[in-house]
Amino acid sequence: MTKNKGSWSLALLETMKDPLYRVISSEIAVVIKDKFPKAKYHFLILPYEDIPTVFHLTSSERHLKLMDELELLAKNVVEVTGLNSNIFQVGYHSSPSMQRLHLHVISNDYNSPCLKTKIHWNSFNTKFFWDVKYVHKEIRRNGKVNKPNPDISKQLLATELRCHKCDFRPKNMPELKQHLLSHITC
DNA sequence: GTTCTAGAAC
DNA sequence: GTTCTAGAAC
Repeated sequence: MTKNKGSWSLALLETMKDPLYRVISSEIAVVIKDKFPKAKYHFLILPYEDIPTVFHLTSSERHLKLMDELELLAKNVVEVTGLNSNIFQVGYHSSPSMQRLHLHVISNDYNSPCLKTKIHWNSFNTKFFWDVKYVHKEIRRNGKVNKPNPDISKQLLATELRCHKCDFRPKNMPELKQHLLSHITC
């Protein structure tokens, strides 16, 4: 039986070619705006090379160079915003839905109409989200990063909602979104 | 990944 | 009655 994740899982391959979403690029990777941003700033960094997921990265010379480049582009796009780098989270989803390796660069306001579900929240605010430094270090050390157990990923995405900046426990997403506004500084 | 929507939760 | 979540989508 062949896997069929559906054509939607290929959508990034089109978006990364669309000038409307492009922010900056280099010879080997491109930074785009996420089509459904989960915060005020939400970028994706994708290599042109057809690397489907983070689990396809190896400690080859080519991939080590690519990983450095992805981190450099993350730094560069943060500079483009003019904001302090410490408000950004940079990392990979441990169980990605979309094809083509993509590194998330997201601001920690999480103030966006596209942030709607518990899964959205937990995918950035639990161990489902893997910091780029951890992932690249693991690949350099181990030659690859291992896929997590699907049941554990599922549990992480079902984690009880909790504010990432204080110990507030919202009872639902609307309450969380309202609460997040209280952490925004102008 | 999103959209849609049934029915649970309130 | 309305809000909210969560599962199907061929």
